Amino acid sequence: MPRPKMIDRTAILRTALEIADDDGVTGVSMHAVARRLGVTPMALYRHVGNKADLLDGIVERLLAEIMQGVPPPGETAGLQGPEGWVDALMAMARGARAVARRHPAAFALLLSRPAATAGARQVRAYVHDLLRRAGVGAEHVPRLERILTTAALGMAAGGASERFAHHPPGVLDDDFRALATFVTAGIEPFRSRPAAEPDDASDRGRDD
Amino acid sequence: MPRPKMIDRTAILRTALEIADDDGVTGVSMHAVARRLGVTPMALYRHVGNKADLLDGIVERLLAEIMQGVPPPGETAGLQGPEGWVDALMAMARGARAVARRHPAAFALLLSRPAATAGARQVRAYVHDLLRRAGVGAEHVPRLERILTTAALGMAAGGASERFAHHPPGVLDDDFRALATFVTAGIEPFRSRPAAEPDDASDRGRDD
DNA sequence: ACCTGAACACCGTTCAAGT
DNA sequence: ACCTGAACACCGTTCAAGT
Repeated sequence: MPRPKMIDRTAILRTALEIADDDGVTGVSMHAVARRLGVTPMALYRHVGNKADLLDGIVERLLAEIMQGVPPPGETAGLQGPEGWVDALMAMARGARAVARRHPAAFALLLSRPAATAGARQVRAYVHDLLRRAGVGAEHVPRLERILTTAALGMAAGGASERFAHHPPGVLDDDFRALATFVTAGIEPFRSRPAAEPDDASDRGRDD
Repeated sequence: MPRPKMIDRTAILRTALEIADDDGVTGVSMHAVARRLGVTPMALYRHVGNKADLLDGIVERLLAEIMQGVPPPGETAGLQGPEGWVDALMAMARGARAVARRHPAAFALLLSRPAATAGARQVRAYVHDLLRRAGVGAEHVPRLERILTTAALGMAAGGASERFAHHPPGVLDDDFRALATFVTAGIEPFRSRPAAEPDDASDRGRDD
């Protein structure tokens, strides 16, 4: 009869993230994860493929945490006003900052890894959609997406490491106001038309 | 009598960068670098401290390559017009892209590492200076610096990995035009005064 | 001053074997 | 199906020793 399952992918990724939080990304190893789970290193390979896959799994978890408070693609909430796309973008930036605070070490993975995972593609498609709704010409959408997301991630990473300790939570909202101002003004030259109406914006297809 | 010196810091860092180019950042190890230099791993420790120092050394080399074609702080060349700061910023972005092309694997280190090295502080001070000259209020300078440099690095990293292979070199200038447009427009709300005159802008002190 | 050699506790991944 | 055990080629870093 088949053995009872001792571990699964979710437990492995959760443990890997814990180790990153405790000991830094360099502490994340197959041996170390297995040790915490009370299991042999080789037991992991049935669930994660290899170490690269393990790190990609951590990235997926972080992306999911970031997108938690962001309005889903179809929702009108936060997207209805002509400038609703800025709100959605700022929700992502806030999510990124919150995750950077919770997992300052692991957060670096978001900037270092190519992010060709399913979750990363999903986030990219989401931002593409936002920019299209904002009236950005299709030929500029991928470029602006890269500029915006990298800038937001970079600011979240920076804000979490420095200065953060000696500031009350509310004060750091300045960063977001600045980012919102910058993005709103910076994107203006690329808007070939005013923001799309909520009604005709919901029937756009997938991209990538 | 003292032994003849077989290796020095420069040779070690050059070799480490070569390995990163050939085998990726994960291939960079004390053992591997020593092997290429025909020397014992422990011979490196007289010159680099430890592995973190080795990676920081690679970052320093990349930063130096990026800043190569950028007008030095005191120079009026590229800074004289009222919008000269954009030219300087774009020169940095171009330098970043060139380095990302030459060292696509090692380039990731620039985004992943905290960059508290001397060279990184120097680059930061340089951009701070540019923004001040552009008339940005002092309270917004560090924030905007983080947004700008992270965005430029992110775009350089992205542009080097994807799409690059199947585009003639000239076409990618679109990316820079877009970044220049975005930055110029985005920064506008933060400019409390028109750009400083070249003459009274040269006598500002260090920061940090 | 600069490098070697042996050593230690780790690491990613394999293979064959157990239940 | 799921995990173990032994094994391999690696890794970062130490210490004492050679020239």
